[in-house]
Amino acid sequence: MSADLRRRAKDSAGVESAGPENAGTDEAGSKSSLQRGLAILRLLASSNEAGARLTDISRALDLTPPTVHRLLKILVEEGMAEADKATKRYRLGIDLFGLAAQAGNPNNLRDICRPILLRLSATLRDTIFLLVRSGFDAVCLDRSEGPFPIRSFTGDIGGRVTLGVGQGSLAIMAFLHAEEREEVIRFNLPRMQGVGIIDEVYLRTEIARVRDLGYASRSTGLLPGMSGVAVPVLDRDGYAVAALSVGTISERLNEERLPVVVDILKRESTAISRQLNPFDPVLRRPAAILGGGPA
Amino acid sequence: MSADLRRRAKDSAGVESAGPENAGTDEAGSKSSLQRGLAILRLLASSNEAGARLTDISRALDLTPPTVHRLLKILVEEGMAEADKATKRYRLGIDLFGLAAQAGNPNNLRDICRPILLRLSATLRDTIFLLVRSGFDAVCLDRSEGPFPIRSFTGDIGGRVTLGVGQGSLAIMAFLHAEEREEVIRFNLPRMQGVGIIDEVYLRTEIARVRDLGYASRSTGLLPGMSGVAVPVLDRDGYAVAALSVGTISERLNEERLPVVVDILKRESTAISRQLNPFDPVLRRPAAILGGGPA
DNA sequence: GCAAAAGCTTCCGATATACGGAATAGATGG
DNA sequence: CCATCTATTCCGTATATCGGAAGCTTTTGC
Repeated sequence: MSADLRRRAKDSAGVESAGPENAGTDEAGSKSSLQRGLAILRLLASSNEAGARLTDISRALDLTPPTVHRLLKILVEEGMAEADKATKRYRLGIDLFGLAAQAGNPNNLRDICRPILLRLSATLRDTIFLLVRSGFDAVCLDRSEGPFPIRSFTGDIGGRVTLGVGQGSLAIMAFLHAEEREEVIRFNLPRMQGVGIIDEVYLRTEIARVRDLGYASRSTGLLPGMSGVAVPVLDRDGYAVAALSVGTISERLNEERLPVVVDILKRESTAISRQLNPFDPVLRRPAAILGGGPA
Repeated sequence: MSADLRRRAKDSAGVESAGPENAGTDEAGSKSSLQRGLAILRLLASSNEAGARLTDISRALDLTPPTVHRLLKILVEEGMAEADKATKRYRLGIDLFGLAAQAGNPNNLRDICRPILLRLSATLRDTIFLLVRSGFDAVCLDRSEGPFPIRSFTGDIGGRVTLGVGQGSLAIMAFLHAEEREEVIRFNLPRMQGVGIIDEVYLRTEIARVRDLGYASRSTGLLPGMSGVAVPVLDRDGYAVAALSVGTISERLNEERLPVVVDILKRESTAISRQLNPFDPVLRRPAAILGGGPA
């Protein structure tokens, strides 16, 4: 901890006045040029498809045009941004795409799961999500649309959900290390206001239930009529590295069908775990098997 | 080690600065911290799944450990990198993933094409690639594996191929603006040494042929026994914005099956074009239709 | 068609910011 | 336990960054 924050002796009555509180997305304290450059990338990501102009960026991030110009030039040279000379607009560069193909992808989880997502969405006819934990959120690493014309709140690839909200999140949370789980609960409870789970007791009950059953399934409570089922993907120690989640309308997860779906999900989850850890070099056994006996 | 500090004494010649000679191309001398930060990200992307340690990065990029440490700290704070505290290794951060979901994705091409790739790979049982142009390369924007256990040289998502090498590339190249195509040919011919097309005449013949037929199909020449078929995805003016490509073994693209595959690809390509430009506000007609008459 | 405005780019001096050597703390391994 | 390698902190130096001002280009307005 320690106050490594350097004192800003500069505040001598300057008063920042006219403080147009930076409402919205940008964080004020960007100092280094690296941070500024990344801020530009984020801005480009959140700007619409046409891209952003230099002065747009300049205004949004509170940087002078020359600075933005120089940073953009670097970003373009490095392939992280693209300049459309015709419209004078900047977009994210395709090299980022190459980078991200590797990002957040331990064990090539995404590649491994891709065919499985395909298979699942075809079999179950619903949309399948692959979620991984990222800090106090779950991130959608991949998605495979099923024939059913529905959309889950879990949203787009790259999207984030507060850990604990939604079935996929719960499945991950239920299979974290105990201490980590406590940390997440502590941090996330305030963030869950009005999105389903409100009180701690209920959350803990849910988690225990999910742990017990090996899957999470409830009406999401977010979209009336929508439900989800999710199972964790476990590492060899039995802790969650990801979750497979199905989002669909509640009718399609009735008493009759639910166990079937859960069964299929568990089987696929186990298959993924096996691929993640083909063989445990120490224990000389394959990865933990979800609901598959003592092991 | 550390024969790298030789540049220190340069100042003896007086200031003389103000001469940023390196205009145009960038080479060894990464100067700005933004560039260094991005270099770290690229290094992390290319390092193996376990991640890279601080000193690895330091050595690889010829930066001092304190510098790398500081940059990594920023990258981690910004979510672009992740530190595995246990192993002291750094990996790409998952936020990059969120960024890239938007990157190089005009009109959400990727999202639009996703279900189509799925359908195609299921129907044709081969692997389908979605390629877009990026400078003088084609980049694999998405991929959908078919049941057949084959891999095309086009490789992974985010991977690059020289424009003109491979069927997908050719399909794009054949439907570029004429001047752009000339530029690409001029630039790429030297890069094609030993990867299939060697001489210009042959390349131009191929391009003309592809333009004429509306699809590209040849044995790749890169992997014996492998072939590919590709069709361009056209914008409303009839120029290529992408290509749909099938990679498979040559036996599966015989005289009998090829026309069927081409037909299916063209149909899907047209469907994509329609979605890209639902309706031309000026011409009052849908996007150009591949091989679909005078439009 | 011209004038005005807005946007983009270049230049350059001031200085804030990033760098790297040295020292410390921590990890690894014999 | 000491030796070695790695990660982290500190701090003086000077380098690379910033932003004002001005030139230049494109767009807007009339």
